[in-house]
Amino acid sequence: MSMPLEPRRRRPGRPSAGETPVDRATVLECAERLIRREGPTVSLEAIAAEAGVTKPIVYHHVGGKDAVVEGLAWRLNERHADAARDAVAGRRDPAAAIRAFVDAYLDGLERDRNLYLYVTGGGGSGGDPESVLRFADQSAAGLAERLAQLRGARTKKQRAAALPWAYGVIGMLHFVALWWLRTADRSRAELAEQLTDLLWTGLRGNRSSR
Amino acid sequence: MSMPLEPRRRRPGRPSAGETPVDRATVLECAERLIRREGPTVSLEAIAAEAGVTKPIVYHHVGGKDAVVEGLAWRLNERHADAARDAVAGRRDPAAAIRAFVDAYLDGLERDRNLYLYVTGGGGSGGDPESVLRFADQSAAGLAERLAQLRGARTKKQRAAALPWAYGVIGMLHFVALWWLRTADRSRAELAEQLTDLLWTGLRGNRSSR
DNA sequence: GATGAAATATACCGGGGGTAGATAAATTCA
DNA sequence: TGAATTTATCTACCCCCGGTATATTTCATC
Repeated sequence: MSMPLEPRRRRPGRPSAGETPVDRATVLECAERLIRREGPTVSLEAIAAEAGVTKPIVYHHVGGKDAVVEGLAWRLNERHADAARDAVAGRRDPAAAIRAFVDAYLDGLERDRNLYLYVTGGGGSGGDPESVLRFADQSAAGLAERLAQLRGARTKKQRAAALPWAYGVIGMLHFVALWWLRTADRSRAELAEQLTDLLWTGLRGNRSSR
Repeated sequence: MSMPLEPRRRRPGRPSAGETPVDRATVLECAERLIRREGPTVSLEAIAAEAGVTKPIVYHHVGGKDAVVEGLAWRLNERHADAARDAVAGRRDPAAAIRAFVDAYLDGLERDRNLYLYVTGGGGSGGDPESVLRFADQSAAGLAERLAQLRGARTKKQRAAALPWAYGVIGMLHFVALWWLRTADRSRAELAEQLTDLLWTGLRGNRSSR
């Protein structure tokens, strides 16, 4: 959680000795700050302005809107993955671990709401359904790994299921998240409990057989 | 599955006695046909042209891009819901019912691929994350009902979980669908099997307790 | 100082959704 | 019969956004 960098300079020309020119990190930092403040529908031009710079610079350093979305998604995923890891760490009971994971997810969602919407929405426009999927890609492989070991997958057949499961879990959390952000009809703890129940016991619930 | 109506007329002026003017259903029919043929990124203008008409007409009869998406989503959902109901009908074993449901979903996805992408992607642009959620809204309530009875939810607390579960299931299927459309690395039957496993037994799998 | 390199700005293009205002045909009525 | 009205549509435009070609400014070097 670094202090957002102030825009450095708006003046063309080669930078003098002490100056640091605008770079990719600066642009993304400013983009994030603006999205937090203004919401998920900000334009590339607005992001550029926030960085004290114009559009082609954003294009030059980061590489177009998709790249901005992907860059921010990456940072966001890193943070959330860290938080999730910390939350889950050391829990022996798998159900408790899942619950902690879900809770960490919802916590991150509340903290980074606008950013999350920007990143999953492909930046408010231009969205193939591909953009949200690219967001999922960044965490799917890692999650699949965890799921496989949680489930104790040994056979090749079992392990092959892990990847679609990971996308499934991500999609489930994502949709519930969007719905919850809109309705806000229950507490985070309640929702986490309900999701954990579904994730852990499935639709079968606590029935014994089959 | 009606025969797509041919474009009626491109001429302004009040229609003569026998003529039927362009209406909402015609526009949506042509939109669907075009999307099937050209893919999910078609523009409103292209849709209008397919209907032998211009943009303001689409706006007049249907009401803007969001309304087109919503209208098509509605039709698609109806068809898929019917198919799912038929597939599930009469199955006693809940796991088999879920499997049939998942399989019907994947079948519909393959049949209506472009349309599905258009509708869930908010039409290739302009998308809040809200648009995909509005698509989910159309089936969430009904699905929640089924899930509640499948799980045998009695208490108020249990029933309160049904709605987020429904969104969760929809989101799970949706994400897996997008991923599967892209990778296409396994058969539909395999994927249905894997998804059914996750949905029915959850991450717990077949462990006995907790 | 001239030259070149680095960093950025200006100004434009194309496309998409949305909309105001003009237009054309058929019915209705003096 | 011919004007007014109603109905259905088209033409032309606006604005915003992402993307890009080109000009410009500043510093370092020779």
